[in-house]
Amino acid sequence: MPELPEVEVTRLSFADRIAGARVTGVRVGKPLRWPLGCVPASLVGRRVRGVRRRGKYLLVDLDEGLLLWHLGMSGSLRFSHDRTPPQTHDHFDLDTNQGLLRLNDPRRFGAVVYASHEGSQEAIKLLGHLGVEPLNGHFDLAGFHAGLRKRHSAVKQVLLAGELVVGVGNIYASEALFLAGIRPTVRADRISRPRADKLRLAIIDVLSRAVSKGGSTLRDFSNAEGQQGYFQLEAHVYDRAGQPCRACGTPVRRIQQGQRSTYYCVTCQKP
DNA sequence: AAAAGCCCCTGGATGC
DNA sequence: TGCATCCAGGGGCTTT
Repeated sequence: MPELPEVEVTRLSFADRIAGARVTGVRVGKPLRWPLGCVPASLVGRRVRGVRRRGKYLLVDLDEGLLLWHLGMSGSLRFSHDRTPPQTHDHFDLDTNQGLLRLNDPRRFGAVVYASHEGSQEAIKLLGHLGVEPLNGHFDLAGFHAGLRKRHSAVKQVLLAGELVVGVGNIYASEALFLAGIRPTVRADRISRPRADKLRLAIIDVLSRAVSKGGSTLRDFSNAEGQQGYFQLEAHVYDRAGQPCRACGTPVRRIQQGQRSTYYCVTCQKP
């Protein structure tokens, strides 16, 4: 589910409300992708300084250490004063004097991991290989094009890998490549500098607009206040196989790339 | 060393 | 109604 826009929308929906809170309890449910990495009770009494985002991770800074949250494919957070008993897929609670932060994740590909500091081994393992942030002004053409030229695989796969630029998942990779007019199967190292810049700008554009629309709710995404997103209504190609391209009318094509679906328009997107 | 494949897990939609 | 199959927003690890 959650790509950069959904993670950022989630962050924005509770960061201010949890800042300054004191941890009063931690509940660990069924196992997630990785173990928490600390004794849950050892977090009690710590103060939440704030919430940042790195790629698709949320970083909950504590006065000592931090928690790395990942929503996997099906995760969502809720932050509220409602302390009803955990439901079937509620697998992690961080209770505070300002509200309860609860992770719901049916598929359990998500995780909450404790790191003693950002440079710690646990943090480096998860964050160390991540590429540049696309929305903070540091996503420049020179670095992006140089990175593309080093990769021999399909450009869509390179975007998904997140080592050049973070946050672009399966929806927004297809959408950005459509906006840039680039066929997803094109080898990354064959992309000219002008086309790389088109793609860079398309990524920034599509991710920014998705954040402003509250993300995409395909099945069950909602932010920490329970609100859905609406960007899926503006998708040009994603999940639109067989339907007419919004630009030219050609039926949208669906292919498989690395066991994931890719959608594109054969007319609008050039090899 | 890079690239491709394989899993982790649950549930909803579809087909017989 | 029941059961099998396919598909889903991610990404680390193993195999080529």
